[in-house]
Amino acid sequence: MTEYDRKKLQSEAAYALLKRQILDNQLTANTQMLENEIASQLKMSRTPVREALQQLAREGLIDVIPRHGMRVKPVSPDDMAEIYSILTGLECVAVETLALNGLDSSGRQVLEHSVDQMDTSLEENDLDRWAQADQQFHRQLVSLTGNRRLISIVNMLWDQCHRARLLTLRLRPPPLKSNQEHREVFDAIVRGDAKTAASIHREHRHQSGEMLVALLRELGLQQL
Amino acid sequence: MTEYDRKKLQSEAAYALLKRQILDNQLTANTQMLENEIASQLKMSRTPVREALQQLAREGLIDVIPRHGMRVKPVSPDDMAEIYSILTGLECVAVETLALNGLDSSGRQVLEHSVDQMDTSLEENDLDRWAQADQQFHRQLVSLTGNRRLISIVNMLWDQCHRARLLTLRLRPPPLKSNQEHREVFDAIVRGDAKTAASIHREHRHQSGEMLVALLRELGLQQL
DNA sequence: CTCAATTTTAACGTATACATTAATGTATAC
DNA sequence: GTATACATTAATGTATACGTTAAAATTGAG
Repeated sequence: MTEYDRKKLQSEAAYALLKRQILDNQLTANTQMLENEIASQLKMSRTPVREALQQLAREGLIDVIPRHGMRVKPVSPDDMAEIYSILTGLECVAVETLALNGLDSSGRQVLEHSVDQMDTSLEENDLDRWAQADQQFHRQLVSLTGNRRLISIVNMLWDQCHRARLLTLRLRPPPLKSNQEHREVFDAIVRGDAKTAASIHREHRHQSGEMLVALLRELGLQQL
Repeated sequence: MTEYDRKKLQSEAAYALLKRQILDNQLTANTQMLENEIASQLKMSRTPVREALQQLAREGLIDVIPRHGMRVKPVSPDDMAEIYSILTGLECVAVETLALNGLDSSGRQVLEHSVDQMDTSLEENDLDRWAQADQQFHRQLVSLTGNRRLISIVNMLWDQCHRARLLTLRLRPPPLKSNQEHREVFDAIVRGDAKTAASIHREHRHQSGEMLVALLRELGLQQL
């Protein structure tokens, strides 16, 4: 009962549905829709639709353009560079915090499980499962800090680049080094070596960020 | 004309006014107001007021509590710890970026001007001016990166802790070391020494964050 | 036919109306 | 006096109505 009861508010239903469609790429980049279209599709009035759109706009998933409704924001290589730069900084904060404060055994377990899963997924060539484990590892790093603002910001940024990550998953070289580095970060956290943990993680994130942005640019993918 | 013309929208007027009142502490922590009260005070209908409230809630300045309207969020020492932790990470990203990409002469000028102003303000014992210059320096560090997501997140966090900063300004020890460190960071950026710049800045932020949080706790200021 | 001026259309921002429901107040039983 | 059931109030969430105005369509001049 720590949360308010999630009533089935129309505005939240609209928000959840639109967000899912955007993340799943059913509403692709640059798709435009008018408030009225959305409202009649969802069988509700414009009022809750507008609330949902404003929320999505604040989260950077759409633009609201007067007279043209909403437009799904494309993600450019520059955007990816912005996002990765911030995520690098924030995840390093998380890594440092965890190393300094220490991990309880349950935290250690969930993290280690993710790292293990990344290894086995890679051995089995299951890229989807690897991506899931990778995302889980990164999200857990942040969640375990308990810093709610940090969690919320990081989630927002992950959502913003979700489509791009999905696309590049099979275009990038196999993430062999990634796994190795994740385990090193994990080990450093466990033994409380904040400096090393952060520095490995920073380098890891920096590298993979650069690689992804370069990849997108090479492929000429200006809009995802 | 690079921006959309800011029309005089009621919702934006409500947003701007409420935000200013919250930051200026005219609407103090835990103040509650109903949508109707706000609407009639601002001589508009509930619709634009609701939009403004949602925006403010999203920025972490208020909570929207069903049946009780909005409530101005207090800032606790724990909140300050969260915020400083994130700001440290993000400003270090900015510092690193600037050092790596290099500063143009105009960027160098504005930063140096802020640092100079902090020195003279401190010599003249003008704490308000010092605070302004300090804030300017930190904001410029971030602005100069051109990373719009970074800028927006940092601005949000600064707003969240604005009242607490104002309060502690005269309670904290004189920021002598602060000035020294800011100049060192500036110098390191100018000579392109990203590692040093970031490391000094990280340490600087970490220290002053710890100091502020401890100060608030000592004074028993759970709610600002 | 091309382009500018004018009319028409329709999307938006806001106001208002209304149904829902949580919170409050009242009455009654014990 | 206390507690439970019921009635009342009122704040919200949503629908709808409406004026404004940007964009589209039409007209007319060259």
